[in-house]
Amino acid sequence: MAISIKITLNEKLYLRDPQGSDLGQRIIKHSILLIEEIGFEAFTFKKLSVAMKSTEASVYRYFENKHLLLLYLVTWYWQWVQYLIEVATMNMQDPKEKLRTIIHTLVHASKDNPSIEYVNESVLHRVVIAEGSKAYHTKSVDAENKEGFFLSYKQLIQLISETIVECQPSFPYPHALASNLFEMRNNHIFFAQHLPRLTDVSVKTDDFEEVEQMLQYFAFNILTSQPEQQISHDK
Amino acid sequence: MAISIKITLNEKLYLRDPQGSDLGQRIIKHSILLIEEIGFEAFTFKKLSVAMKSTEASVYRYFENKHLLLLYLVTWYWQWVQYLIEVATMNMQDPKEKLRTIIHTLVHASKDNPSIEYVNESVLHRVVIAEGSKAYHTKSVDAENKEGFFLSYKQLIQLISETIVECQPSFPYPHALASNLFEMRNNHIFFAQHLPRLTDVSVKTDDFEEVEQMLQYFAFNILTSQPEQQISHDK
Amino acid sequence: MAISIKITLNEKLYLRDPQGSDLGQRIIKHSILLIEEIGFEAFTFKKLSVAMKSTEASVYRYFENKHLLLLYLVTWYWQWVQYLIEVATMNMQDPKEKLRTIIHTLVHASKDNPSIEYVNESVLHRVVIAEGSKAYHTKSVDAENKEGFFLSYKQLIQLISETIVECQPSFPYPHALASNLFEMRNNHIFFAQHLPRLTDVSVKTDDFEEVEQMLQYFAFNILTSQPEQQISHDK
Amino acid sequence: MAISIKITLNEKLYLRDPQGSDLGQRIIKHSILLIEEIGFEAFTFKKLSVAMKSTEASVYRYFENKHLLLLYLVTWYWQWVQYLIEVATMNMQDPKEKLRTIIHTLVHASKDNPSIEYVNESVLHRVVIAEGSKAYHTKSVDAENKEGFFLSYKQLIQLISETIVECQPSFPYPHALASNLFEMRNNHIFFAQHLPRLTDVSVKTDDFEEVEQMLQYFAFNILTSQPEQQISHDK
DNA sequence: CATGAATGAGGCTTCATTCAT
DNA sequence: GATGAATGAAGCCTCATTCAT
Repeated sequence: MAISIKITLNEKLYLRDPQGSDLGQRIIKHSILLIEEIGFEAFTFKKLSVAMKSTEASVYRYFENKHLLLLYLVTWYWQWVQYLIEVATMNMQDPKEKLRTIIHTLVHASKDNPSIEYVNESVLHRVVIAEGSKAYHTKSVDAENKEGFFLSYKQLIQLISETIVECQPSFPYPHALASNLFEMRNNHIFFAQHLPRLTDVSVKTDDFEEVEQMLQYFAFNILTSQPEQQISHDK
Repeated sequence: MAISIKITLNEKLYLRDPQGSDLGQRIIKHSILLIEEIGFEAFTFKKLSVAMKSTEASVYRYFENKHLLLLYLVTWYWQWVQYLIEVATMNMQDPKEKLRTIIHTLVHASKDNPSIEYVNESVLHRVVIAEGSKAYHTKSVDAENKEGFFLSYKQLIQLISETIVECQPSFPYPHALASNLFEMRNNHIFFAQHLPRLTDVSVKTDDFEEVEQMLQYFAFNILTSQPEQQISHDK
Repeated sequence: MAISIKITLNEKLYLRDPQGSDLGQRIIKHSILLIEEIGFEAFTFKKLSVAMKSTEASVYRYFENKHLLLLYLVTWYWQWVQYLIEVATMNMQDPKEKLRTIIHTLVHASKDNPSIEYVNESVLHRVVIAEGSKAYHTKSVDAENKEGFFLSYKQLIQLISETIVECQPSFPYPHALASNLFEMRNNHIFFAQHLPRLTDVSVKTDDFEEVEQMLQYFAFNILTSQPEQQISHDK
Repeated sequence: MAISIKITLNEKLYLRDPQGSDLGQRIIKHSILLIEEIGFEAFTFKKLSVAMKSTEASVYRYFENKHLLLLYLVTWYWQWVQYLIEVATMNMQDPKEKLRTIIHTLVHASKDNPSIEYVNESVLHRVVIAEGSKAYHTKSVDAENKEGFFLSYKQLIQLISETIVECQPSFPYPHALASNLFEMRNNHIFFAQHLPRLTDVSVKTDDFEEVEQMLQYFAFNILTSQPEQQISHDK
C-alpha cells in the first residue's frame, strides 16, 4: 500500500529509534515472531539475536532490556488500534454506531488494516492477547507510569470512554467499561483457546465473531439498562 | 479460630506436600511475602531460601520451579475464595442476594476470614491481584490444563455462573460474566492503585468499597437489562 | 538352579555387605539395570533410589559413592568369569583346549551360567563392556590398587596367562595377551555395535560368534608363530 | 619451528573455533593440563576457568560441555598422530618398514614432533592414554558417530589397516589389529604405570621402549604366522 | 553504527551427604 | 537397620551487559 503511517512512540522506550533503521525494524519484526513462538518468559536478547542473525550487542543499542521491548511493542499496538478506530469512526455521528464500530475494530484489529512492512499485525495481535498484561503487571509500573509509558493505553481508553459517555451521559463507569472491553477481548480469546470453561464463546482460527458479539452484548446492555437502585451491601 | 480448614490441592502441583511439614509451611508463608515485596519476575528460590533461612535445595524438594509455586499459591487462593463463598451463601435462597454476597466476598476476600497460620490471606490477595494472571498466561497453559491445574479456577467460575443463571436463566454468558467479575476485581484494584485513568474507582488501603459497588452495578445491570436486539455487524 | 554360589568380595568395596540383605541385593540388581539404561555418567544414587523405590540414605549405608559401586559390580563380574572359567576347564589336560575354552567363556560369559537371582548376568555383561574400563581409568587407581580393589581382575588375568604359558612356555607376554583378550572382547563387541569401522567383526543381538573366532585367531596365531627376529627400531 | 601445521576439526565439536583466538588456544592449553592433573571426572569448566584466569561463560562460548571438549582434544590427537604417521612413512616402499614405523610413531608420538605452541603434545599423549576411551564410551556414541565425530579415529585406523593389508593381504582382521594396536598402546602404558600385573612390560618416565617392542612383536607375529586351521568351538 | 568477543553475576538444579526419627 | 527430611556445596548454564574494533 502506498500510504505509510508512522507511529510515534515515547522516546524513552528505546535507546535508538528502531523504526529508523533496517536493523531496528528487524528487531521489531523478529521480536514479535519470537515472543509469539516461545513466550515472553523464555524470550531473551540472545535468542532474538540468533533468530535475526545479528548480535546481542546490536539489540542493546536499541532497547535497554526485554521488558522495555515488550512495552514498546504493546505501545505500538495501542497506538495502532487507536489509529484504526479513528479511521473507522471518522465522520460517524451516531454514538451507538461509533461504539459498535469501535468494538468491532478492537476485536478484529488484526485484519483489514493498513500495513507496515516490518510489523506482522496479526502476530502482534496474538502477542498482545497472550502477553500484553505483563507490560504493566510489574513492580516498575509506577516509575514507568511517571515516564508516560502508558499514555498510549490511557489515550485509547479515553477515546473509547468518550464514545461511551456520548451513548449514555449518565453512565458512571466509562473508563472502566472501556478498559474492560479491551481486557475482555484479550481474556476471552485466550480463554476460548486454552481454558474454554472460563467463557461461553468459542473462536476458530482468527475468527473472533462470537467474541465480538459478546462484547457488543455486554457494552450495550450495560449502557441501556435501567440502573438498579444502588445496592448497599450490609454485613 | 478453632476451626481449621485444610485445603486440598492437585498433587501434581508440588513434589512434597508443603502443608504437611513445618518447612513446607514456611515456604508458603515466605513466598507469599517475598513475591509481594519484589514481584514475581525478581522472585527466585535463592532469594526465598535466604528470606526463610533455609536453602535452595530444600525449596526444590517441594516445588519443581517458581512457576508451579505461583500456581500453587493461586490455586490455594481460588479454593479458599470458593470456600468463603460457600460459607457466606450457605442457606441463602434468593439468587440475587447470593450473587450480591458472592461479589462482596470476591472483593473483600482478604478480610473476615477463617485463618490459616502460615498463609497471610491479605497479602496473598494482593499477590493474586498483581501476579495472578501470570499463572495461566504462559506457553505451558495447555499442558497444565490437561493436568487439571486450573480446575479450582474453573470450579470457582462454575459456582458463580450457577448463581448468575439462577438470577437470569436466559442470560447467554454466565461463565464469561463470572470470570470477568473475578478479573475486573483484580484489574480495577490494580488500576486504581497504579493506572487510575484506566478506571473510575479509587481504593484506599484495603478499602475496596468502590470496586465492589462497580462490580455490583455491572453484574446486576447486565442481568436485568432488556436485551437489545442482537446487532449484526456488517463489514 | 539349586546350587548357589556366593561370591566373596573385598570388604573395603562396601560399607555393608549388599549380598547379605534384601535391600542390598536390590541395590545390586537395580544399579546394574539403571547403569545399563542411562550410562554411568548419568547414573546417581538419587536416580537409583527412585528406581528401586528406596532412598538415597539407604544406598549410602551400603556404598560410599557410585564409583565404588561400579567397582563392586565389575569386581563381582571378574570373580564370576573366573568361576565360570574354572568350572569350564575343570579336568582339562590339553592347554590348547583349555585356552580355547577360556576364550569361549570370556566371550559368551553372559550365557550358560549358574544364576544368582539378584544379578542379571547378561545385563551386567553389557555394563562391563560399556563401562568396565571406567572402574580403573581414574585418578584414584593407585590408592585403590593398594587397597587390593583390582585383585580379582589380576587373578583372572593370572589364571588366563598360566594357560597361555602352558601352551607356549617361551611366549614373552602372557599377561599382556591375557588382559588384551579381555579388553579386545569388550572393545570389539562395542565397536561392532557402535563404531563398526574400527573392527572387522559384526555381532547380532547377543550373538558374539565372530568376536570369539577373532580372539581365537589372535591368540593361537600369536602363540604358534615362529617369532620374527626382534626388530630394533633405529631413530 | 617455522612450519606451522593447522589441524582442521569437525566444526560441530565446538561452538567457536578455539584455534582461531587467543582465548580459545588458552582453553585448549589449560584443559589438557588440568585434565591431566585432576582427571576428567573432577574436571569442570569452573575449575578450568579459574586455572586459565577467565570465566565459565567464556569457556561455554567455545564448547557446549566438557564431554565435547574432551572429544575435541582426542580428535585433535588422532589427527595429529595421523599427520605424524604420514610424515614418517612418506616415500617408504616396504610395507613392513612402514608398519614398523607406524608402531614406533604410535608409541612415541609425544616426542620428535612438530609443535604447536598451545598444545603440549606430551601431556596430551598422557591424557589420551588415561582418558581417551571415555570419549566414545558414552550413551551418546551413536548420535555423535552420526555427526562424524569419530571420523578422525576411523581414518587413523584405516590408514594403519591399509599398511597391514599390504604386509599380509590375506590377513582377515586388519581394522581390528589396527585399533587394537592403538588401544594396547594406551592400556599397557597405563597398566605398566598403575596395574603392572596386567601386563609384562614396564615403562620409565616417557620411556615406552618395551611397549613398542611388544606391539612390534604382536603385530609381526600375528601377520607372519601360518594361520592355524580355524577352530570351531563346539558347545 | 554495527559487530564479534568477553565476562561478572546469578539463576536453576542436582549431588552427595548428614541428621533425626 | 531403614527411612524421610534437610542441606551445603557445587555443577551447569544463561543472562544481561560491556569492551574493543
